[in-house]
Amino acid sequence: MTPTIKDIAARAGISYATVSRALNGKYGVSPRTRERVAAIAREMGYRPNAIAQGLVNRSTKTVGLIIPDISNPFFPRLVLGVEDTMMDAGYSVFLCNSNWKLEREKNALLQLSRKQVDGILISSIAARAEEIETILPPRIPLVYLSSYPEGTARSCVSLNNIQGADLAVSHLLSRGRRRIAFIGSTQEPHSLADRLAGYRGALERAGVPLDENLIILGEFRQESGYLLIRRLLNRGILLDGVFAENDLIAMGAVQGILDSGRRVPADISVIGFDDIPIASHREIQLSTIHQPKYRIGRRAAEIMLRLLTMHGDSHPAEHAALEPELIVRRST
Amino acid sequence: MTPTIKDIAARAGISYATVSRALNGKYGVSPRTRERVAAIAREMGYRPNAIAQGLVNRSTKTVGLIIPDISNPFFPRLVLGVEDTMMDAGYSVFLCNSNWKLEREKNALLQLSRKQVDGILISSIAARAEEIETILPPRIPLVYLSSYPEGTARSCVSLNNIQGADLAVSHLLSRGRRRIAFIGSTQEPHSLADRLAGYRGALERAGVPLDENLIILGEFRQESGYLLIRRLLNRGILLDGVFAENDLIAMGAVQGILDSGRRVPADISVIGFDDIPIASHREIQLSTIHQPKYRIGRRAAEIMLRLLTMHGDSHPAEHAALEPELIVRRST
DNA sequence: TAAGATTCAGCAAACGTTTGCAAAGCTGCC
DNA sequence: GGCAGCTTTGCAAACGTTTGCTGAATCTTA
Repeated sequence: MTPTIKDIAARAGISYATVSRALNGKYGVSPRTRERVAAIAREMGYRPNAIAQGLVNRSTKTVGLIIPDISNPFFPRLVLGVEDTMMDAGYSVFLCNSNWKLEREKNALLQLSRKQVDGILISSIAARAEEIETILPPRIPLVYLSSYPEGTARSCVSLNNIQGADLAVSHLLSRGRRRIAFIGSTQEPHSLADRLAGYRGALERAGVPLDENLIILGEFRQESGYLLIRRLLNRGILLDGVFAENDLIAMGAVQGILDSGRRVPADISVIGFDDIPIASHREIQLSTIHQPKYRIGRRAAEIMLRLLTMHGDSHPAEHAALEPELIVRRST
Repeated sequence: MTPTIKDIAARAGISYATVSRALNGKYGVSPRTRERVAAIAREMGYRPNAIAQGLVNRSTKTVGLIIPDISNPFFPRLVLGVEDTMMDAGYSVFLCNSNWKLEREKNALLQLSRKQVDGILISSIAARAEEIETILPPRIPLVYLSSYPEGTARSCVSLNNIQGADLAVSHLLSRGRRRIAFIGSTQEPHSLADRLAGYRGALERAGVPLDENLIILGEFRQESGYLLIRRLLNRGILLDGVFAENDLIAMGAVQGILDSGRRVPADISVIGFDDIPIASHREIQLSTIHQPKYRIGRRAAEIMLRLLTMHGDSHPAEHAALEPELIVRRST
């Protein structure tokens, strides 16, 4: 068995209460015993049992992080931003993938709350806040990052999606494009709504009529973008620009356009969203809206840490909306 | 406060021992009370406290997973394979990034053992087994995946790296290449050694003399591949093939070659290793050695589960070496 | 040297569970 | 009616910590 505090106490011939105090630098232990305890602990290879500590301290020094899919290139940097920040503050991170399923998201929430995590960061696909917030006791800090449901009073860190979409569409318009398709996904209802709003807004402002036929929805995958654009083109629908809800879809769309014998950007300009690593690759060069993924993660973690330290006191929700940035590359 | 087992007991007017037994489906509770308890628990929104359970059961139903860097495209699928499998078996996963630093890897090991995880899966960058296995109490199940240190007696799941490298180099040889550079990284000593061994072996078997000038080492990043190949070419060293230790390096090398005015594959063929998602992209089309990343993760998790269930009994180490697969694309 | 102040250490309860053991209640049989 | 045998329940210890309270020992000061 791994040595416990009691083993140390026995060896030192003192009570285990004193050992605990000595190890934790608490007041009321003579330097002599303190030193002796430290030496014995080191010698025995003592490791505090975080589970026992968690039970009595009612804090596990752990937070949960729920994202849809770690193999989607958008998320790894986000996760890293969270992990680095939390780790520096002495916290560990439980990672959970919901696989874009609300059911799994809820389940992860449940598991995490049973595991007594001190807080939860979530990139939620839920449409309404109640869907997920009713699962959690209200005292547990919750921070949304990158994607959040409608009607929440909790803290959020996200990109200004409306503005980002506006930026993207305005860019296409400035390139003389007038028939701009929107290819999105139903997987994240809230970010879809915002990006669609930005799309509509930019068109309206420019006085370009909206054609509902140009709005099509699928999934956040490259294949989805490919299929949807081909279907659109096959139906003989005219277009000269594409705004995709994310880069994966955009890349698929580019392939679909090329395969249909048209040129990018000469015939059809394409712009994505997220600026995932591949987008900047020499052979891809996709225009897009940059999301500072690592910074979003870091920022969310910082808010979480603040919530965690002022435990109990009122939780003034913080809503950080980071600025999107237009990245112009070859595809427009 | 969230309700505990005692609250339920008080409400039901019975002892909390009975509540525990009722909730866990243990023998010795009448159907009537069992039902009553379940109803009250549901009504009060009771959630078992996993920390308290962990303390008494001496099992947290949690495993740790340590990888170098989740933002490296090789790892996400691996992580997913582990997580899906463990989750199906009722376990949670602690993810830790070591950032390619042995120090952080050791620290993660320490944290995880303090957190009383039931087992640890690790893609280790350590060169020698002692470096990491001395940190852990021997009873805790440990499974290496994808990369493991020299001299371990624990279970491993990995690709047969020697064979994979041999496959890659033999492929280049079959394309008539004779001056084949090896571009690797010192970040994972063991996989480097194996892939280098495969490289040497294939050359030797073909009777092609080995030129040590053609072996260069950097990091697992695209920029590294770019810089190294350019330096090589600038030094006027002749080559007609490149075997890169991974796809990122290979992609950088391709860029470097193109930028130096040479053609790929006409002048220089390039092959990578891993088959990360981008490699198959239409505009990239990198030849490579495929690693079944999800399957490696799944397999490692399965071994872990076996180790976990036969707790205490002897741990016969299982060494699974998956078969590499040559993927020929445009770059060769 | 006596009294008070201060330092150091120990006892025991608590955190929320599980579980071995014992007691109580019930059934049925002679 | 008594008793064996079974079912159902409760008591209390245990898991490894932290910490409030109390008491003993030492130190200070007049």
